[in-house]
Amino acid sequence: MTDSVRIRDEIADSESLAPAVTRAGAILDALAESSGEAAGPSELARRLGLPKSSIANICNALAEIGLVRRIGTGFALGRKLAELGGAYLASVDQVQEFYEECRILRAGSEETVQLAILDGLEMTYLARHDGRQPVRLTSQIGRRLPATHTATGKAALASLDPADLDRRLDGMDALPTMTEKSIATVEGLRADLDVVRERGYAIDDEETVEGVVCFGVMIPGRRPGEGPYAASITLLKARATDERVPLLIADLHRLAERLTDPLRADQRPGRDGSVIRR
Amino acid sequence: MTDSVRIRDEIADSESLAPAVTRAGAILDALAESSGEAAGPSELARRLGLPKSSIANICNALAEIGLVRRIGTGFALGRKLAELGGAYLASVDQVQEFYEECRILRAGSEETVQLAILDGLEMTYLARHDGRQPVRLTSQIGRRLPATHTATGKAALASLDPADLDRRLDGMDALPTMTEKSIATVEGLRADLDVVRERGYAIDDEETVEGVVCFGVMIPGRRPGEGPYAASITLLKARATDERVPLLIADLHRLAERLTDPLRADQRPGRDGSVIRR
DNA sequence: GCCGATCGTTCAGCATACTGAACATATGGC
DNA sequence: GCCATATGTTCAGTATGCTGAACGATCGGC
Repeated sequence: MTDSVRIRDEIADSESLAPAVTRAGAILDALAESSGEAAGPSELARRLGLPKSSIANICNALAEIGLVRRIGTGFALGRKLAELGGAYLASVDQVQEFYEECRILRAGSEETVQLAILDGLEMTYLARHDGRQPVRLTSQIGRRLPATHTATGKAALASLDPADLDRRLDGMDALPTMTEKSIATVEGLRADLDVVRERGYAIDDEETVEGVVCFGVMIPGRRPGEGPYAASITLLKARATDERVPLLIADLHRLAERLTDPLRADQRPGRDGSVIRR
Repeated sequence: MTDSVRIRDEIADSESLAPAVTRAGAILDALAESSGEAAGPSELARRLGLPKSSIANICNALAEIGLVRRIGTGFALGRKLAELGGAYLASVDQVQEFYEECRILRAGSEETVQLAILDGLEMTYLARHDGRQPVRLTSQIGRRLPATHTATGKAALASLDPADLDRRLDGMDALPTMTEKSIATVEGLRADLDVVRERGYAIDDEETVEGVVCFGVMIPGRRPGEGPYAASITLLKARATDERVPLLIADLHRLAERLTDPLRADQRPGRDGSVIRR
């Protein structure tokens, strides 16, 4: 493991036994970055460092199954992605329960509540409850944000066992910042995670967007190896008053309790991991 | 054609120049159907009629790029689908504008409003505005419903030129019904589409769900070859009073007007199709 | 506790998907 | 209006991804 040999540099074409699929993934990523704009085979080949004709073959296959659509002579993301994305979200039990539970939160139902899952050092946002606040502070579903600066991310990271956390932070020195208040160093992050563990919830005080504060709690995964989830409440800093915040924190803890696997919560920990679902 | 030689029967592996990608699409579809439940290589191979080892190779490649996730020894849809699905929705201008416009509708903002796009004879639902009605009547984003029974679908179909409509209905004899009131024949559908064109909007009167009525209007696509969109308002039949419905219809027409491409709406039709976007 | 069935994984040989160059087409500049 | 550039598409040869059978692991049943 000390042997840090550089195998390849471009996309992870490396050792896949189905390189066309790996490359298709790279193409989808590239199209997602240039959001909305169509890209032709030549441009994609240039960006990904792959042969032009291979790209064309894969894009045509992707177009046939609907994952991309043709815009004139180029390609853009296709509508089947919405279908499959919806199917994925529907398959995550927490998402369904999240929507139900959010509506019956005392104070939290008025605010913007979000559900996300940890993936590496990023959070993928899976669900959003829109409160009655007119301002749309939140990011769209499917968006990814750094776990190191978000309330959801810090709540999730704080729940990892130390070895796992070290593995994810391995090789990181400085953290890319989003605002002036963003934690910029790994040491600062570790110190904040200690506070999160003791406090029981995470705070993002204008670390992602200026003027906006978030509170986050961890929600454990239900299957082995499934990264922890987290829920957060987002509000304008002016609304985060001393009397309102405690109510929101209580709602978050209630939400986390309800979204924790009932089977796992009901039975005392210590039994074997055999859990029958559905 | 009397020669009934069976070339291939299972999935359309036929003539793709990137068969691994085509098969990956079939795998994703299969996983979407068995929603939530994980499926192993053997089961997928059986369902799709493809070699087991090929499936395993493709699944591992899909897992590496995050389109599927491993559940124990099996596979299920992965979280990158949520990311790409969100990116697709973000790339559709109508979706963004839909959310903004829905909130300022006079009567419609109270109800459930949906945006969908026509694809063959099905509608893919792209966006949903949740009104203040407590009942969640609507389908999730990304879900597909028959265009022949939904208000969105009939509004979209009615806007097609006759040749296009004939092509889509070619080979259909009886329509699969969803409720007792569903239109069951192609002739019945054609007659209803005539009414839709004259009336200016489509009605789904308990054709998809009993006790629920929908009104739909067509929204033209903005790029050549892009299937028509449609918007609908859904409500319990008891709420569809004689004084409320006209207000909702007016809101739908207003919405359609605002979601029609501004560039195309501003200039008189008749100019060439060269439209500069962004 | 043994056995039969089924599963996921491995591996070598062959068919075939990938590649690079050439073609045809569309575009912008002087 | 012409040329220079860049783009999407085609095609034959070859490297390589796909396949079927064998392996080892796991589960359920008489």
